[in-house]
Amino acid sequence: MTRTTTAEAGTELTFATALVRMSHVVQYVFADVSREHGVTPQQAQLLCMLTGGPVGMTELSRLLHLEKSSLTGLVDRVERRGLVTRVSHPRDRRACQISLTPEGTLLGEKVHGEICARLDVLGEAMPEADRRRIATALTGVVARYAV
Amino acid sequence: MTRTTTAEAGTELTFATALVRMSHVVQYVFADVSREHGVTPQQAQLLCMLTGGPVGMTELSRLLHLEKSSLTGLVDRVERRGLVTRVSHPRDRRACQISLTPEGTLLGEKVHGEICARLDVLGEAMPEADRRRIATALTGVVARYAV
DNA sequence: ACAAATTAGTTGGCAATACGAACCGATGTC
DNA sequence: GACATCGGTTCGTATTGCCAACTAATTTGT
Repeated sequence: MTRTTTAEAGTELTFATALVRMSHVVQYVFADVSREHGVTPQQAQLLCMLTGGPVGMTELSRLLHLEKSSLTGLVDRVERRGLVTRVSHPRDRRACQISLTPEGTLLGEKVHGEICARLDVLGEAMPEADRRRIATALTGVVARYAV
Repeated sequence: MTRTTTAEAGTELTFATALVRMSHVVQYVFADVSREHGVTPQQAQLLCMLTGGPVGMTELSRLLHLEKSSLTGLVDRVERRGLVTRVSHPRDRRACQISLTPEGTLLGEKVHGEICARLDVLGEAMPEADRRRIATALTGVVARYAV
């Protein structure tokens, strides 16, 4: 039993509160892992987002919920570290695709793996079936948001 | 190969991935609500953290996972907006307690209520029992992190 | 075909966030 | 009373993120 943090922690949490707390934990894990690998959480997130293949700036800004101008800076910094490159689009001379360098690919995979591993550890206490149920339910919640 | 990217949301997610996605949703909700009330997410979080009564800087930095130096600036900005005040500790002349002003209390409650409301809406699709089960399970996960 | 509207991405200016190191005063402790 | 410790602040720096304005390329309308 954990009656850890501030006051009465063993208490049952509201649905919303549980989500918020959970979100914090995820953020902390993300921050920890990123830092250990010498990048910021945002940069790590960008790398993870590119593991499926090159993506254009506009699409990326949609995926990351960022203004395009914010994204330009983020990509600049990550490119400066040699983790991604801007590849000019063959058919549209305005556009560019952000692509992982070998180094970026490696780092992205490492970070992604590490984050998943640590989150999975947190779920290890509960039986596989419960974990599955949570995943399913949360998937539904997420889908409901992404209207 | 990831078949995740753009559209098809019906896919089943990993436990870890579901947590990460969920975390993003929470962040977006937090950002939206905060912005609508004219504060940043960090400032809103600070207000929420104080609803239980005044808290000292060191304790706050622990609760928010922030360096004390970062916290000084955050409190400065929120104090400048008249939402909190630094109350000097009666028995320790070094310390100060951060306390909500009436205005800050009001805003904190509003933001907190709004955020919970929107998150609850996302859970409305599933039956009450499921929601409860998720809350319980996540509470466990969170507790497991807060070693 | 060519002007007008749209799209892709960048630039510049600004406020906020966050860290680390160095620092001051007050509060212990020996 | 000297010394370590604790509570906060200050300073310098990098990053994040928004908005408005901009350039260049593409598409649309006629």
